[in-house]
Amino acid sequence: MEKRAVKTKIKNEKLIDRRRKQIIDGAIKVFTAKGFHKATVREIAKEAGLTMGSLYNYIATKEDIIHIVYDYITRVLREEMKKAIAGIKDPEKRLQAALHQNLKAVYQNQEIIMFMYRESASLDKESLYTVLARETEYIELFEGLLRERFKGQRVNEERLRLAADLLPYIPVIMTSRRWSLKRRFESMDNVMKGILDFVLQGIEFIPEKSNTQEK
Amino acid sequence: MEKRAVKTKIKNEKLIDRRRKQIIDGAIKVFTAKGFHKATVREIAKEAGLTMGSLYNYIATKEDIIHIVYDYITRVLREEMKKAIAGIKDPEKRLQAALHQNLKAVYQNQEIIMFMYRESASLDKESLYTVLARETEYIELFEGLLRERFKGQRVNEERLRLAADLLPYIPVIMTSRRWSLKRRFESMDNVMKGILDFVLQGIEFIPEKSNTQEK
Amino acid sequence: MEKRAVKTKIKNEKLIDRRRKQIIDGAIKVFTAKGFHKATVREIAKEAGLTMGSLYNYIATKEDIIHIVYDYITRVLREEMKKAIAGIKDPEKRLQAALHQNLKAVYQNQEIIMFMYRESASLDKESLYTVLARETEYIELFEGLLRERFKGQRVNEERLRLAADLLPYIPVIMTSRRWSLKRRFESMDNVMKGILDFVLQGIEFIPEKSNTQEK
Amino acid sequence: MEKRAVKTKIKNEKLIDRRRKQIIDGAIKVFTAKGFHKATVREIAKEAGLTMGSLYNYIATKEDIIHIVYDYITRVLREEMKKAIAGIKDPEKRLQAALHQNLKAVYQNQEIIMFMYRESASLDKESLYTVLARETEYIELFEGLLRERFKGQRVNEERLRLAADLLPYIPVIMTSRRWSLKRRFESMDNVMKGILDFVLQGIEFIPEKSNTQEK
DNA sequence: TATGAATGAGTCTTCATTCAT
DNA sequence: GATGAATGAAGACTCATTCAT
Repeated sequence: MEKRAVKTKIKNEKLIDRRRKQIIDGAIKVFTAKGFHKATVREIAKEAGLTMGSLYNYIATKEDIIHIVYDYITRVLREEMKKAIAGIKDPEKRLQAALHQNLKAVYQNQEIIMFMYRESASLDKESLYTVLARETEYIELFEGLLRERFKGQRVNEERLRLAADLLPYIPVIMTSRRWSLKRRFESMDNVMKGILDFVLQGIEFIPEKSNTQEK
Repeated sequence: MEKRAVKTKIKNEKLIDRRRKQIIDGAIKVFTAKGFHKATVREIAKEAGLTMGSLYNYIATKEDIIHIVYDYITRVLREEMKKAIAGIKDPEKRLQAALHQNLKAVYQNQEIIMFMYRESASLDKESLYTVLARETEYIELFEGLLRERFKGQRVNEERLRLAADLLPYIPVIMTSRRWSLKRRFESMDNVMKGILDFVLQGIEFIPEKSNTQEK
Repeated sequence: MEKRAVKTKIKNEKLIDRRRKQIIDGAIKVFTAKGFHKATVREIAKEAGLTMGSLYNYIATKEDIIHIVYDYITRVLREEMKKAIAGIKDPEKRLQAALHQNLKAVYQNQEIIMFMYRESASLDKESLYTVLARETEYIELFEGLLRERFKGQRVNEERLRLAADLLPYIPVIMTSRRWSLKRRFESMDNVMKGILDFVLQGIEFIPEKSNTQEK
Repeated sequence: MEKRAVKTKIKNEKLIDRRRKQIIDGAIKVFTAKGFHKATVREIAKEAGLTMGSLYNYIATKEDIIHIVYDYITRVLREEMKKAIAGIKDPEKRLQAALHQNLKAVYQNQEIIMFMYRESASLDKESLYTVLARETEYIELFEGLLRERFKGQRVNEERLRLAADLLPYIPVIMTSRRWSLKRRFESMDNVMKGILDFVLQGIEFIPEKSNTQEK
């Protein structure tokens, strides 16, 4: 919860926001290309359109940069998700919209999301804490959506929760397998549709079967 | 295809094998704890019970070490998978055995597997090529198992292939969500059983539905 | 001799004086706490209640700050000394008053005086010259006091001068040994009295002994 | 007491000793010329006849260098003092020998001793602790010598201890006033003799005067 | 073959000083 | 006169790799 503060030597808030955006953009470019460790602060500064010294007026350590990036991306993803399901009432459609938004977000931000998975080990404890909290929030959103979706049916509670944990991450697999998938599918849209279908089929293991057995 | 050769200054093959095993064990220890970049060659040498100079008689660069580790792990996983499904004839049981073996392998080697996912970017091109080839082989194994499982039914070819791509990776999610899952489930065995059920339910989207709709 | 001038961009003399006092106060705070090199101009500015830019309207370099501080402290010490012996006629009492004032000044300004001893190497040549000149003046004051004190007796000239050189500095030892002394003495006042006695005894080596031996 | 250990990456003890001596010599040269903060590690390495990297095989931080230097000098001074008074039985001669050795040591190591006084603030806590302990030991040596010297007489205990604290430091004043003293004295030997006389006169304040008053 | 000391290029970080507003 | 953001040169420290013994 405790939002890890990045110390800055600058007072002008507007300027901080502007520079921070530059830093985020530059950092994403360099980080996705080379990863956190191989990226040099110099390169990030350059890509951000700042000098070394200037960059360090807005951060204290290299770790701050990765923190800022994580903070930004997770916030954006969360906001887009909120927008995507806003106003949808039907539980089934609501879940589908969320799954679709998740797929889309993962697909459109492949590189940065892969980067985030890879480099979470490079986060300091506090940052990791913040990120994990946001992840949990995300999972809980899906848990809620699933619960509404199966409202009225008897559900296996453990399975519902497991599904909530799995759902948001399955699209990430698409990212690491994209080269293979691209060759086999007509379009990435089809891949996404396929994943959606797979997932929707999968969650059917949640309701307790009354007298008929699955399998 | 060309298996990236690690150049060594040593002739005695037996010695090479022994030393390489030492290197692998030491490297896994250090790599899983700190990641590739933060691990120093010095530390790996020490953990391997070798001196700096001696280690460099068996490798040429730090990258060689990660290559050797990847090579070793992927080979071991493949062999264990082969053993796990050997002799099973019934296609359904064969698929389940493979899924179960995959879950078990991921669970038992969590740290090293997480490391492999994270650090694949640290592999040089040739190594990456080798690893990807082995991954493809793994996927194709699952593709074959699925094909046998649905033999006789009309299958949606694209979906079958997609499922083959997804199945081996879904257990990895368990690894990154283990802290959350541990709290919610009685035991990790239950988690694994849950994932298996989810997956088995999911692949039911593969057969083309003739006239009846699911839901 | 040439009093090293600190260049300023400001015309208003009254303002210069006010700002300079702020700078001195801020600098002493920071310098005594961290020494010259570890003190940053930023920090001094802040402690002085000025902005970076404003501070640099009154100094040209960081060295200027230390110069201003030295100049201020030595001037204050000199003035207090003058006041302390003003009006005292009896040579013996006059010397004692000076020694006492010196002890008191050293004790009350321990930190800044220690700082001045430590960091004299950080002064630029001109500043050092000024400081040394003022020190010489101080020494000569003691030389004069001693000469009056022993007026009428045959004195060993070299010893008299040596004593003049030693006397003002002996109290400084108290400063570097204060932790030890505190433990052993009832009060710092007693320490000071002890030092005074020691010194008064010591200077008895100045008069040439005619035929009688001491001890 | 706890002797602060300087971590080294080197195993060969003889080599460590040799290199450490090089480092000490190089560091003293650079430190005395520029002080701790203005001295660069690169320069010290060069003066020590080592490369940057090599130097850092024998130390972990720049602070280690100053620690090593302090450790070395204080040890040498202590050993020379021991030698200087070894075998002397007569308490008065013993004290004089100690005072003389102290004067000589301070004079011959002026620069490094001035450096040590100035830069003790640059020592980390542990090092400072070690140094202070050694200083205390030195003081206690003088306390012992004084006690023997006045054996049989009724002494003012506080004064004796104060004298022990002052004696070893008075010669240091000579160092900071050497330019002035040089001009006034025939030779530095004379200065030293003068200081000795002053001190010997001064300590006569230690014995309690029975019925005769001093002064 | 084994050893481990030496090397130096490369990195993060700091901070005195400047200057446009 | 005041402000504070920008600058970049400089410094401490790391570590993969080499090589003489």
